[in-house]
Amino acid sequence: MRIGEIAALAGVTPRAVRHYHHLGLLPEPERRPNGYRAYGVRHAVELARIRRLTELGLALAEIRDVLADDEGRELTEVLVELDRDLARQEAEIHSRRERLAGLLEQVRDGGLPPEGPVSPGLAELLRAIAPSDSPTARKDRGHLALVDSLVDDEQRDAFLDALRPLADDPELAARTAELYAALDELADARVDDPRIAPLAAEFSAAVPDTLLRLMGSGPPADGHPFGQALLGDFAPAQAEVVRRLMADLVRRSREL
Amino acid sequence: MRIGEIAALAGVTPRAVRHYHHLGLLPEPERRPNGYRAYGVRHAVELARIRRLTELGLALAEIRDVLADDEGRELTEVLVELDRDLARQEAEIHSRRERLAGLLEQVRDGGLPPEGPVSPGLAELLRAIAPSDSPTARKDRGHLALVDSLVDDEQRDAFLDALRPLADDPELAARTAELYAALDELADARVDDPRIAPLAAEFSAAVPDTLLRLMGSGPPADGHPFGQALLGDFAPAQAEVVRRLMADLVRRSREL
DNA sequence: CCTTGACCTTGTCGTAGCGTCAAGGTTTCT
DNA sequence: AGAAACCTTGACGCTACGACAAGGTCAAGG
Repeated sequence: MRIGEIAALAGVTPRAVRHYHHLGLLPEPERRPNGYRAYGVRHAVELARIRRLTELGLALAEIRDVLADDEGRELTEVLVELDRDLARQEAEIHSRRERLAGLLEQVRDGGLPPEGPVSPGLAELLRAIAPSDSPTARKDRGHLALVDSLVDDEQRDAFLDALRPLADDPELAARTAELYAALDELADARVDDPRIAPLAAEFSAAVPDTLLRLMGSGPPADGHPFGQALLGDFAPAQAEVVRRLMADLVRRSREL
Repeated sequence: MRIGEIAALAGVTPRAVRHYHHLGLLPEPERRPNGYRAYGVRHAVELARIRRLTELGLALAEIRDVLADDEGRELTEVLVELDRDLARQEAEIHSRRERLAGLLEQVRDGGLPPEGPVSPGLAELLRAIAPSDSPTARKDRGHLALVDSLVDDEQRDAFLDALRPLADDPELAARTAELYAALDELADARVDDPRIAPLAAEFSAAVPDTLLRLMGSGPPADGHPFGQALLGDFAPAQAEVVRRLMADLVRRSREL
């Protein structure tokens, strides 16, 4: 048989057969005078066996080991390990699908937030803040999504619990929107603008103790690279508010 | 922030961040005078978003499209398609695991046949033939495994049903073993050996009509590449038996 | 006899998502 | 001043082949 024939017989492509030769999975057969590979039934039997193993999901290198190791115990061991691996993959895919289902539910509940896929609790929270079209609010929604995607489930729940009043209390949400708007207005202000100090104080007052307690290694300080970057993300006067806010949060968290 | 810092913050490696730059997923930030990339919080927010999407299982190219297409509907569509894809993968893995479970059961039932993973029915059949350590029997077990791995489930069941008597009737299995042994003895015989004709007839008689009916395009003839290869797999006198057997099977199948 | 079409040959590049060197420059700490 | 821990670009490696390219072979038909 020529390569196309044996490949069709075994249900693979000629390219795959050559690949198996290359990897040493299948011995190279004799050649005809014209250079064509001349396969016998033995090769077909071996090829079919290789295909059965690949269909189970074994990697070609593993198949090579199994075939070489003149088996018995080896194959069983590989199969057990393969099953563990497949079980893990299946579980992983399943959990991804569950998260996907949750996201698609969010879509029906009012559309995905533009921040992309986030936990259901945060989606709710973002919707509460979303009406505010302020640049600062948009920025802060990004920050919330960042935190959301960073922490583990337990921390996330605590985090969302701490912020739940924002989602549940329309009045509080409105207050927050006002704070964002006030910060917006500082976009072009100078760093000695008198509105800075009181706004920082109000922002700090809006951060509950529960949230402070969550920040394990303390709130971002402006010595930290992240704190620096955060300041760099704002206009000067706004950055001054943020700096004072951060300093106050650090102070408060030390007093806890 | 430097690349290592933002990477650690988002839970990825610096290499991955550079990779996202390369693909255009994440914009390249400004550089510090020394050439280091200088990241802001905006980048961290975007990076976290990318990571959330990759964790859902989206391909990076899809993520790029979603991010570029300034979204809304696009993302939802991609997620739906992704879910279909994941469902398919999950089903595939699941079916593989079921086959694996069947194989591991075979292992407990008496070990895997050296022919590798085969359908449960064939494993039983192979065990019935296995006691015969004859080279011909070994070869034929390979042929059986080849057929087993080739046909679809329906054909396979019919095939195994046709051969079930071999597995169930010890006397018949013993008869078959004798036939194999007789063929073994022709390994060094000449092509005019008088044992050839009767042996071919006996082999033909051992093939039930039910099996013949299964061979859609007729039993292998020696004009066919596979038939040729099959003959080449045997010693001359043995090949002569096989040739006569094939011819007789063709004749019988035409008479059906 | 020549062509056409369906085969075959070797060799190389591409895929996805980075990991892992290599070879060098920067910053920081001791 | 030297070591440790960063950073830079560039290039190869991994899986299991698919998809070329550029050519040789063979059987059938005009």
